[in-house]
Amino acid sequence: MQGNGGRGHGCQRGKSAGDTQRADCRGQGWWHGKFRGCGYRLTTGREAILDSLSKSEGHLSAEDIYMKIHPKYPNVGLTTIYRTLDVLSNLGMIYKLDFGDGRARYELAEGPKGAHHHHHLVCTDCNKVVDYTDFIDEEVELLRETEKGLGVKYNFKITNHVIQFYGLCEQCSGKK
Amino acid sequence: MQGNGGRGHGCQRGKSAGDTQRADCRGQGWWHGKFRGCGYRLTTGREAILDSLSKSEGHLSAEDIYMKIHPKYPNVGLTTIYRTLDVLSNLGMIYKLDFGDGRARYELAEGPKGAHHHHHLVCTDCNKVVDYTDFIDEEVELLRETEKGLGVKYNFKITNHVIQFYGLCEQCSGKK
DNA sequence: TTGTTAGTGAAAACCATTTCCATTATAGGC
DNA sequence: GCCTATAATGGAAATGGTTTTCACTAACAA
Repeated sequence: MQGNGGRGHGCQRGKSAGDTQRADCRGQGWWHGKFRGCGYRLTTGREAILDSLSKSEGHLSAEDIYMKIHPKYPNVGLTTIYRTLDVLSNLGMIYKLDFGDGRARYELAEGPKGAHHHHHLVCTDCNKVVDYTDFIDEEVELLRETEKGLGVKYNFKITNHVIQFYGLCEQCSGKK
Repeated sequence: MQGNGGRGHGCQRGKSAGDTQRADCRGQGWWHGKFRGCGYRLTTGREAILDSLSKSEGHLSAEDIYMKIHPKYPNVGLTTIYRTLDVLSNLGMIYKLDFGDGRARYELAEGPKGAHHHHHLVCTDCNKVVDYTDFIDEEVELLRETEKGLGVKYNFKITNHVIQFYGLCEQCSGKK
């Protein structure tokens, strides 16, 4: 499977005996609470991955993450990265992005400092990605209305949307 | 590569001696002219593929097309289908779509009767796709403005966009 | 500290798509 | 209507991102 965006959120995870729902995070990382609250264990690998995502400009592929992590955590394998990214995506903590280059990319849904809503502008030649926030308010407004309208008309429970522009960046356009 | 949408259009094809640019189509099919005008040969396979696309509800994957075509044209291989879809997409005759299920899908850009602009609403559970035209005018208007604004600000030559909604359809939402 | 079981890594499997290459068939020129 | 250059083809093999398998390891509630 290679979906766009996170599909559904929340704790669909079986919780063990004591209900640890309340986020009584003990402060090791801002995500600790959310994680534990859903019955997931907090492991070295998971922390490393979350950490690398929060410390970079976003749009990392699984392999990018592997590369960033490997020197310090040589025994976190690619498999674990894929699995963790899937979990994080289901929890709504990261977004899974598809820029059409045949590999999924991921970005934090909201950093410690809170969300920073943006969409993407992708160069189809060199795959450069620009995060833009221009027109975002209008976009979000229209999306919200459309979402509502479509939801009612087609009986869909809409959870997600993608809006993306493709084209040639200055360099690639010049190359011709 | 697994891109979204057609990337760039037009005849980037070397033309043979006589410039057959003018679409002096002799009527075998509405696409004949466009095809030949760009220096491409019109083959059985290509016609079969175009035909199957124009005769179905859209959103066909390469394999779907293979299945539809195979009984009548058993010697058109999957490879040819992929290659043809790529050509058609470059010519702007079809759109390459990605609904996040790990395989590309294709639809005619405009039928013989002309374009029928729509966007897509995708069920993330059963992969059903609804073509909607509601709010299309507002969407297109906003997209045009954004496209212009972004193009200028970031020096991008924008050629394409994707706007898509994801969610659960009535049935899948009921399943819980 | 211990037991339960979620999580892990390496290797193999998967699978849509692409590449290779020898063969075939389209269409412009005659 | 035939000839010829070469675009197009198809089967098999390769590719490459992602997933599955399975035996082993470690997180954490008690």
